[in-house]
Amino acid sequence: MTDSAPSNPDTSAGSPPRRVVLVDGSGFIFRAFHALPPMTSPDGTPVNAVYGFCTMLMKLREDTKPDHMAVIFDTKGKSFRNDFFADYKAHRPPPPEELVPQFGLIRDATRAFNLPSIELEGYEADDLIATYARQAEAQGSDVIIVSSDKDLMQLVTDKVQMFDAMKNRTIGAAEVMEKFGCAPDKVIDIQALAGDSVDNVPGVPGIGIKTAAQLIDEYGDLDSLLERAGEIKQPKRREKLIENADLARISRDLVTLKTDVPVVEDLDGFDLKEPDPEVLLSFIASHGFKSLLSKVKAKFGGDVEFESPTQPGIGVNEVKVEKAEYELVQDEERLKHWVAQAEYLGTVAVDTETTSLDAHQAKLVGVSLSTEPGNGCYIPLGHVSGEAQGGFDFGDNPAESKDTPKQIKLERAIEILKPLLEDPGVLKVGQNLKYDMIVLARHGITVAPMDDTMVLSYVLDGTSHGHGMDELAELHLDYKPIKFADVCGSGKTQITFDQVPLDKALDYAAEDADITLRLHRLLKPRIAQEHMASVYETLDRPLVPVLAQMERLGVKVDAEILKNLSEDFAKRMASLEITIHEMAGEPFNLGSPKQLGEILFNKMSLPGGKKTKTGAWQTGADVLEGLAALGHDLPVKLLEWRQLSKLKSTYTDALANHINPQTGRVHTSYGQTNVNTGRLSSNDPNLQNIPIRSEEGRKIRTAFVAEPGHKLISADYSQIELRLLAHVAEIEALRTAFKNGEDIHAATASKVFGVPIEGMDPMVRRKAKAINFGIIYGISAFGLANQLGIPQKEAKAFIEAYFEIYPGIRTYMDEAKAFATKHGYVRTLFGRNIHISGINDKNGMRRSFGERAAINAPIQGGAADIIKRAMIAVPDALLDAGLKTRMLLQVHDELIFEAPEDEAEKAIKVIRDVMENAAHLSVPLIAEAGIGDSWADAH
DNA sequence: AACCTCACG
DNA sequence: GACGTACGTGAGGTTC
Repeated sequence: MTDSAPSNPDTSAGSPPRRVVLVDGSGFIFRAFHALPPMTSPDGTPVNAVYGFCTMLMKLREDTKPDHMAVIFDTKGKSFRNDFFADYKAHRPPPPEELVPQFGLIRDATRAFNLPSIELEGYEADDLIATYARQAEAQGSDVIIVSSDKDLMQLVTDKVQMFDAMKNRTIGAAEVMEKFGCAPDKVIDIQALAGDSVDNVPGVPGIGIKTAAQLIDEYGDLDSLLERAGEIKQPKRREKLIENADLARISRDLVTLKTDVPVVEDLDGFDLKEPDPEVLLSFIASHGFKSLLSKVKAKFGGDVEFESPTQPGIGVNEVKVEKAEYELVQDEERLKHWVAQAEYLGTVAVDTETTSLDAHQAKLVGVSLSTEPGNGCYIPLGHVSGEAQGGFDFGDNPAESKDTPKQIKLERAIEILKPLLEDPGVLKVGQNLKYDMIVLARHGITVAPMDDTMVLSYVLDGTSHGHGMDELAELHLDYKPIKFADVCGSGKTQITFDQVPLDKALDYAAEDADITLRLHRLLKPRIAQEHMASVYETLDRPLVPVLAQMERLGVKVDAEILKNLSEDFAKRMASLEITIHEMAGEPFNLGSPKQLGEILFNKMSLPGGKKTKTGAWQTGADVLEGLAALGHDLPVKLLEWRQLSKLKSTYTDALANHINPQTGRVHTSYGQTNVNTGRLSSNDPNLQNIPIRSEEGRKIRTAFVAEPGHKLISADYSQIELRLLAHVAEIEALRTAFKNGEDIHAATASKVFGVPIEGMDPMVRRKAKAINFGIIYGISAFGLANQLGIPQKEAKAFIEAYFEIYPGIRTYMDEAKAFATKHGYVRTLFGRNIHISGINDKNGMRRSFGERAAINAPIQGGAADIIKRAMIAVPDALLDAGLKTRMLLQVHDELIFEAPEDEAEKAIKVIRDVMENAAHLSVPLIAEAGIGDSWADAH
């Protein structure tokens, strides 16, 4: 043995498994459900298939002695087969009601056994199994596919066999012959001809398995058969085959399993691990599988008692039980009972019902609590009378009507709830709890400690799916909650929650708390299991109260300044409009790209018109600038008009409408779970895109002001992304430049273009700056050329030169791409996983997108992590320093504060110190700060 | 609701 | 050889 070539499995680093067991989880659950008598868990959930699954897994581990094992599932929804054959599996009836909740439970069971639970959107379990089976086979392993599905029989070889776990029967070539009358490698052709009514595979009419086998036996394979169909003696059969040749080919495509699915999980990761007895036992106990309990104890140890169904089980996934368990709380005594219960158990789900999505103006209407899955209560506090409900009763004050439903006085309920919600010994769980925290803060309650199921879901799953409660409930609990619209209606007839009758309000509100608690039990254990504890516990969870506080404070915006700007913009727009109409020779809507395109490229026949993929003329700023450079005046004026129009509608006018009349301030809402890379987003209004780049736009910032006697402080990280790049990509030359405090763009320019920093042409520096940014975005020659307005060839040369100067960049990029390709995600310095979609797409363009995203994500995401660390630490540091300075806004690399005038300088010292020490990299972090009366001045 | 355009980091 | 790209967002206006 002289080398360890990969072709020799025995000497390569991780030797391949001898036996790989792939369990068709989706196939099993259907068969087990029909084969086993009904069973229910203590809370009434049907669990017979789950029980069958657990016993099967126990038995398989014993009997097959696998080295590697995984359970593979179908995903909901369509697969790629529907792309070319819409009717595929279209006639399947929906699964029986008792089976539905078991889909989620069986995945939980898989995890409880510490086995990989594998599924991939757009692919069926069969394709994943095919892919893994062929991979394992290629490594020389024996494969056992646990399934009796005939669709998998095409995979059988001398290394791959199937096992029917219900009948305890092995399926090899002989059994395939029995079923299809042919060898496994001909199964596809047989199925293509015979079709399959269950899966809605058409096949050739009039040909069944028998005939198909006979034909394939005679002609060898499907293609030869279809080619030589004319030779068939029986006229009917001959005709059918010629007529339906295409149908046969489509059928073949449908039944052929995909063996090159871009799987995310590696076969190596399927190596069999022992389950954690605690986890497994609590799962089994909570579902009432008594007979299994002792077997599991005997095999794996552990001592969870059966009589502990309320133990916060891991992967516990109860579904909805009786609504009767939801309680309407209308007197203090019952409320105190619920508070005592929550205090005793130490965890409580909390949800508030209000009259508005705007937490700063919403009226508190009620609070719901849940202490254990299946229970819940609703405490109405601000519901109005039945008379007012849906009526036209504008005259009376409904709150004082005689018919006001019985409810605890708001102030009294707050008094009773406050100690619970502030008790450091009781965990409060919420879905988007930031909203409730703001509402409750207005009633003097500071909720802590807390967990947020929305944030948990985001940390675990990124933006691969949404994190709204309805979506999470459907995904994890297989349950569709009552919709808000079902209770309050929608559109014009929508009512506010205070008008909802109490019985309906109870069903809806208590259910929300109940579901939140269930989701928490499901998601929280995954944080540790999936190694996200640091990201969740040190970054995203502690950020929630920080954001809530920032949103509560808001920022003062001077309506008068906005109004004056708006009027100024309006006048100039009107005059531009006249000029442009004259130039065009006819009036048109300047805001309509469609009409503008007509004027420019049809009527005036200006050159260089390009169309978008929907066939519309492109009239973006870059196009208009191009035309302007050719000496055309209309585009110049139109660009001016567009700028003013944007500023007026989006900023002066819309922003003014967001000023809260009570506070005179604007309260944005930060999205903590919207951005793939871990950044925050800002909405209603978006305060992260207030103009600054243009002189006109910058004026908007003069309207963001401090209270009298106060100053605004703006502190921003200098070049944080490039510094992070220098650190993670270990680029020595870049590190040195940062350590020496050089102007990084000038330093780059000097190295790339070989010119001295002294007296550098600003254009040269600009080019280097564009390259520096381009690198962070996953540079391409096309993109850089576009950005700089230079030939692509020149851009390419720059990039080459850059790679020469900063070796390490290329390695970083290659490694980021390779990691993303292998895992489907990349990771930041702080352990946040960022899912990269499209990285394994067969479409080259989508794949390139993924590759650029893979390069950018660790940088952008790492910077986001760092400023989050700073944001968590700064408020405490200010308090510790005895300062009244408050953090108001975050704009990705910038933090805005409002400070009493006389402490502003002191505050800057504290802020900069915290920001610069938020992470310790191999390059210094620098935060620069400014003070001013407005945001424009502070920057 | 989709599309275009444009504001920010 | 053509495709059509810089990374990440949110929002307003027009059009269908």
